[in-house]
Amino acid sequence: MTQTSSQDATAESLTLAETSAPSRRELNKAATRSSIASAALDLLRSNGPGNFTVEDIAATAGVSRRTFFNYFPSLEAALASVADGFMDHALEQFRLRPAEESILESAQAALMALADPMSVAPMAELFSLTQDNRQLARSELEAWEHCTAQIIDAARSRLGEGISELYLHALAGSVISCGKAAMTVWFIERGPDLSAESLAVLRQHLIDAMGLLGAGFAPPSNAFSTATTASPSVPTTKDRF
Amino acid sequence: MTQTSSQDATAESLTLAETSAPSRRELNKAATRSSIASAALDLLRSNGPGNFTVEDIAATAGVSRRTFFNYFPSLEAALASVADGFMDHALEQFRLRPAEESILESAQAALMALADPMSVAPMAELFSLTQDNRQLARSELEAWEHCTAQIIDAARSRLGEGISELYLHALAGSVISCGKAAMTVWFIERGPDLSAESLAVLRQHLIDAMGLLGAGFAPPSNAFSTATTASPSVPTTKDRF
DNA sequence: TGCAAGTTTGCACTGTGCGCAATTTTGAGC
DNA sequence: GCTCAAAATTGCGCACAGTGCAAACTTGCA
Repeated sequence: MTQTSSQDATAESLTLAETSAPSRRELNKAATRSSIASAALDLLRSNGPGNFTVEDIAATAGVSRRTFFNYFPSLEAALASVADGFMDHALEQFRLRPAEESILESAQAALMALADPMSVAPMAELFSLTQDNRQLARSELEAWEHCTAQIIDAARSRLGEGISELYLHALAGSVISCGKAAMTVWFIERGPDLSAESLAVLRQHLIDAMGLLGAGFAPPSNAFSTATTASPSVPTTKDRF
Repeated sequence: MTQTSSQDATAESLTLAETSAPSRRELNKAATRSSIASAALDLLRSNGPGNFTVEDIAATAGVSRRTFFNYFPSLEAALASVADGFMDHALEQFRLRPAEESILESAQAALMALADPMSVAPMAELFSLTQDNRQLARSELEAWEHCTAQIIDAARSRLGEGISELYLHALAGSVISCGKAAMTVWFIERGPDLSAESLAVLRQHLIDAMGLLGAGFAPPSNAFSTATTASPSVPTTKDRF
């Protein structure tokens, strides 16, 4: 969330410095960072949540405890970097969508672009492993929140500065909530099943959730349909923007 | 959020809440609990976030450090109990709404019922004091999340068991997001201003946010009456200014 | 090659969270 | 009133989180 070093294309540095400045030092740092993160994920897998310490992670990654804290402010942050990767990927997809498309459609497309095993697997794994742990679940919430903030920025620049902040916040928050809902329900239904069939379900949930949002959650009666066919795209009430 | 057995610290609502077991012991526990929570809030006020310890809270509340941990699992949890009180209050209002009303209307009404100084003041204060603190912000997120779960339950029992889980999760999440957005924007605009005029702004934001949600976030600059006949909910008064 | 800047590490210290057992308080029955 | 068991509080110890600091080490550039 905070310490995702890679995508901080904020104020001062140019975008091209980002793309073509893989100095030796930077590469080493990135490697260390990712080795710490994957060590944390390994331990989460093998030991389960709450059953390993920062010292364990550091040892597994081959660095000192102190170095761990140079990279991540907490154990949870190291794991959250996995979720951050997923979210950043989604944001990237979102920003690539054509500007004339509606926010909801862009969000739908961006989320669906991630419904492949390569992208969703680590996220789903985190999801399953953090279900019953307070600290870890909090980090996950923070990652979603961070993503919401990014969407607000992206939507603001797309819709123009004159747009109401309330509109931006409410829209971005709702989009993220629906994405989260789709993943949550998918996980409840399928568990950590990453088969193509299961991912199709996730994909459909994402479509449906955005559809519900675009329709203002209007007819609860419609929501009974598990009809996976009846959601071609974000509904019609808003395709004028 | 977890341990909200007797959610209200302030004096008045004990009468109707504690009908079942007002034993002496329970009352004492509740008193201790609330004295710890308010000690925490006092210290947050006077010292600022991150500048006091559990030991300080315990001392202020007149109990031992260990006793603090008997009541709250962490410093943040003690502060979060304030937010929990607010949320629980909102949930209570929500459940009191007539069953035939739409979820959005009920949510709007419930949130608006809390837009009075008595209810919103502690929440707003927390909001302002936790803005720049990781741990505390996380607790706040968790409180919202907990409230979402409650809404899901309430909505499920209102709409019937047959309703799709995706619908429930997406709806509840979006409602909470919009409430959160309204408060966030309000706070950005007005800071911790609790005047009647300021609260009217908050109230209007809550109305507007639910209106946007009910209208599927139709293009903002559009007057847009009657998106669909199926969405009679929440009068779309977003053209008020 | 040498040096300045950047990175890793050990050390020390404060604080968290919780298990455990001793101690005190409480409330109900006698 | 008194007694006693249940419940609450407390002190203590322990493992672990996080952070400042300075010493050691590595990297890149002149």
